[in-house]
Amino acid sequence: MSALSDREIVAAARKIIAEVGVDGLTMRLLSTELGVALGATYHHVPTKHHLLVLVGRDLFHEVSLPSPPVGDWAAQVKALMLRLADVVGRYPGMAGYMLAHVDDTFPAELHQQLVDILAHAGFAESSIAAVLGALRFYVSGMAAGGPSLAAAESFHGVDVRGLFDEGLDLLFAGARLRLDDDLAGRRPPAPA
Amino acid sequence: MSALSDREIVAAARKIIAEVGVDGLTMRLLSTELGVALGATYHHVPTKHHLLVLVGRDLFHEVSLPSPPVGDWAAQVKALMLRLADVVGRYPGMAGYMLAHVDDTFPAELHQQLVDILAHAGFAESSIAAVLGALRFYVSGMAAGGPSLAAAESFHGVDVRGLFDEGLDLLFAGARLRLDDDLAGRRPPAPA
DNA sequence: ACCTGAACACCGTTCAAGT
DNA sequence: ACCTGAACACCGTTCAAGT
Repeated sequence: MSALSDREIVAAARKIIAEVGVDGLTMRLLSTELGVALGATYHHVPTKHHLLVLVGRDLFHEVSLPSPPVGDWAAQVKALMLRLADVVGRYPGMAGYMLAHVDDTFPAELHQQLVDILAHAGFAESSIAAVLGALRFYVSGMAAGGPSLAAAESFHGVDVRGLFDEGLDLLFAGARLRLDDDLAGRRPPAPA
Repeated sequence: MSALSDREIVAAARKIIAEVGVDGLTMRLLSTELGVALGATYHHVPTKHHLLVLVGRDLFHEVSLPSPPVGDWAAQVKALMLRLADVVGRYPGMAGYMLAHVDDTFPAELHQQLVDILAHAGFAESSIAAVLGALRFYVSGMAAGGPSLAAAESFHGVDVRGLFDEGLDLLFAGARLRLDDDLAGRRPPAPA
């Protein structure tokens, strides 16, 4: 009927990635899923990389959907991180790809959302960068472990979800100390 | 002359990965580097995955080399993490691979080394698991970003190394609080 | 045992040719 | 403009055949 749309393509790609991971996603497999020839897919998506960037953006956008803020800054940020790990973790191999191309995929909305929460709590500008940077590494590492880590409940005998949660609290505890410093006296912006 | 050894193969693989990354490493390219036919390489290494596991083990082993402990537990662990990120970061794509196969690559020595440091500092057993888990996610996320993150000094306008360092301190600050709890009263092992 | 060289079943990407 | 189908230059892996 109608011509192939980007939304259809991204949806089909997500379905395939959820099942067989980024490596299992094949331009041929995607075309079959869409019911078109290989060339047709390439007519809409110039390259597999571009396709994955579209998927990454789609996932991020799903996370940054508006939701009523509940709790203090830590609770709000934590909820966002858990949702992010949850959503992205469902697509094996995507986290690593998204991390390697944050600048292409990370939406300004979500970033601003996080910055606003921390700024409103009283974090200094440099602290916001530190906290968000740490969270990026942490969440990426969690989700980047591939299916074995993100999807599985238990890994190597330990509860991954609980471990992720506990580590997040560790990070927030450290951030809280830094916030106290910010709220009290100024800290020099790191000696040169 | 002598037959191909595993050490030669791993060394050649590391050289190639350092230059073109895990994805750029090809069994054919490796064979050329070794000066043998493709089949010869496969005679010693059954699969590319096995080869990468060997490389991963090699990198971890390089990190866990004995060094005199300097400073408190935080300083010691931090030094290990920085060295780990440093070494692994030099091989684009390896961090993600190693994280996805920790059980295959992570040497018992290094793990024990870390456990000993934390236990000696007074951390409870459950806290040790939490701290090491958090560190694993964090360091992996840092190194998993591929060449764009681990290799580059600056990324997206920010100093990656500084960001990594600051986040590590955040994590240690949180861990220190938990250590204080451990040293004082007991904490219930997480409500069910 | 160790190695060669060719093959097989895939990839991503391109492109003439159709409508 | 949108799509088809075949091709190109690769992969990882296998395997008969040589020494």
